[in-house]
Amino acid sequence: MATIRDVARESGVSVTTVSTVLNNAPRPVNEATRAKVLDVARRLHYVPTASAIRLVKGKSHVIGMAFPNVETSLVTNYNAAKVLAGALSVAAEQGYVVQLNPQPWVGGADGVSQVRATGVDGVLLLWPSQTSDQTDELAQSGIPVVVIAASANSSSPLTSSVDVENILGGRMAAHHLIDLGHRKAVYVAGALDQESVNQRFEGFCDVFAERNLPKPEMIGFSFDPDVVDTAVDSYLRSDSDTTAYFATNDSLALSVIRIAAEHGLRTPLDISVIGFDDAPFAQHMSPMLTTFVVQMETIAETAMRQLICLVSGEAVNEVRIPPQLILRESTAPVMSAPGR
Amino acid sequence: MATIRDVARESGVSVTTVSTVLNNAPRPVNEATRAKVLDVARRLHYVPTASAIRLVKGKSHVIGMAFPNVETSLVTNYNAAKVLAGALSVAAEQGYVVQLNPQPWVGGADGVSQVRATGVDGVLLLWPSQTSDQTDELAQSGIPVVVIAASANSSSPLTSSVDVENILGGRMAAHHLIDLGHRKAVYVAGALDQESVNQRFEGFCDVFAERNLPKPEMIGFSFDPDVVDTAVDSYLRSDSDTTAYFATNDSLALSVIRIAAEHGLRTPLDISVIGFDDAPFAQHMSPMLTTFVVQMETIAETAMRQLICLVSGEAVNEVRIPPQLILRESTAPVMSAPGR
DNA sequence: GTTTTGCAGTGTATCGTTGCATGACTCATA
DNA sequence: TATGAGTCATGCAACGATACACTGCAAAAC
Repeated sequence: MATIRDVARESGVSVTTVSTVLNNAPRPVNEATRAKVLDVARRLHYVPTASAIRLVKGKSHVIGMAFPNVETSLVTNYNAAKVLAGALSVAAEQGYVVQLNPQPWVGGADGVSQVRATGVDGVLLLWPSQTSDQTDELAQSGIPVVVIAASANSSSPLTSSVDVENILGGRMAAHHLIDLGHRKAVYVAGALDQESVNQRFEGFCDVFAERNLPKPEMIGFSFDPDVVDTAVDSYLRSDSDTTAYFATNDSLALSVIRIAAEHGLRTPLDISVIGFDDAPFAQHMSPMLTTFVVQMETIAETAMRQLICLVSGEAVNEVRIPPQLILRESTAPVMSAPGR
Repeated sequence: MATIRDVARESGVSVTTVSTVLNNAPRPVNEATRAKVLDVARRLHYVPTASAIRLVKGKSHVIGMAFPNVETSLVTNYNAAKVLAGALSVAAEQGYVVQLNPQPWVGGADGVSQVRATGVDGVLLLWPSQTSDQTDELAQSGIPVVVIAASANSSSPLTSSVDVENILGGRMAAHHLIDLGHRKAVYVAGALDQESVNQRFEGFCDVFAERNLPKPEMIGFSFDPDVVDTAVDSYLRSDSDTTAYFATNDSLALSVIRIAAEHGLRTPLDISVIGFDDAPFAQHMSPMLTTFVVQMETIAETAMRQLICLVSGEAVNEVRIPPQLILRESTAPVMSAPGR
């Protein structure tokens, strides 16, 4: 492989001049010299060494994306591919390349060193379940981090986050159900270490409080279908007048509809159910699920744009994207006399 | 950021000694010196600069994956995520990192320079539709390439490929249909620039020839559903005794079943249809589709393993992975008297 | 006549690793 | 008691591309 020194020697000039010519740097170069250098570079098939440029520039133009369980999440989580697609399109447009960090760099300062060792300019952190202080540590070592679908929990100017406006989502669900005449509602939660789960409940409860209605109960506390099935089942055994259910995601909503059916409760005749995420199956099931659409591509695009700003030294503000309520068949006006 | 020189100065030794200690290099170092260096490195939070290491080692431990239309293929092509997952798991295990090249580096020598400029150690090329000579050019400039789901078409020892054993797939489809009593078959082809399309037809025809049966006709020639629908429709208008259809992929098979139904032909009572790929919808449609399962994760894992061998200077041999025929409902014994 | 400006180009520092060189020792042999 | 061989511990310099600081030199401005 030819180096810039080979080109310089062959052209009879210094490496600086060769660099100036090949990068069209704003410095005067004699036209004859310029032509000679370009000719030699072409003849020698000179291509600059990527790592040498990155070394002197101090920038790699590589963004690391840290998935939780990369290998599995890409095939099982329908949002992962969307996030990747959104991030990639912006990265390509801005001249950045995306690198997938195979291991979720768990565990404190060691993980930070690992990320630093990969030489990325910035990190896109996807829905970290554990609200750790890794974000802060990375930012302190000069690597910007933008968190997707969670908050950054950091005061560093090198961090940001883009998330769904979860509290608003909870409020919208509550308004929709109350407007349909429902008065007693239950929130089917996933694992509580994901803050979105708590935020949606917060917004949901706020509206019930504002309307002077009883505070909704929270059940589930897991993303494991079996655990949720059991929780819903045991709740239905002791309760008889709840007519509205709001679930953290569509899978949990599906559990509610199925278990309720086993108890003789028809959706949406006897109960109304709202999900979240608009999973692929949501519009193919029966009844079709009323749920929230989350523009994951948009979120990812915004996050990547923010990250590139941070890498370039610009400041950014956190962004919250409102979800859209999709009215389908699983919610309906409450019946005056419950059919049981 | 602390550099190795800062550590050396603070420890009162040379950079060589620091490097020796931090890398546990096989050179004698005084125990007191070693302890001192380690202590200083920790105190200064020293992390080596990735690009500097890559520069001197001449290796980046980064593998580039070149998707055709990355942004869209990840969400639309159910195989893309599987390939990514398989490749990632092997890369992680072998200490490599995967980088997504956003642009399909189209167009000759310029594209080769672009890839070289990203500093990857090797390239995983995914089902390139255009059989170009980029593979060869990359290999000539010292960058190994492994092609997934196509052949490398290169004599360079730095290239390889991992693909489905397409000819065998075609043969298996033919054997299955002939064993069910079918005698006249049609091959519904996708775009012919993908060699898999031709290879499956080749194997399919071979068996018909071996059994002294008429050579199957080929129709379609496109992956565009509209074009294929039209082609199938016009074929059915002129033909009355074909009972077996073998399609390049499941979407095309779906077209056949749907258009045939419009002509009053029931699957599998009147005709039998075989697809390829085992798309997600294949087992949810009615009739459930008889098709071929392709172990994409396995193919990707094998390809990544080969690529890492090539990067390490070892030679490899091309691999062909046999597809598995999944018998479902869309194929059945031919009826003695066609029902029309 | 002196200072400023513009042009064309060179020298050096930068990162971490590694082959080669160097210096201080010890021990055995002449 | 010199000399040589061997061992241990450590240092020097080059690798590639760029940015910055610098050097001459000529022409223009004062």
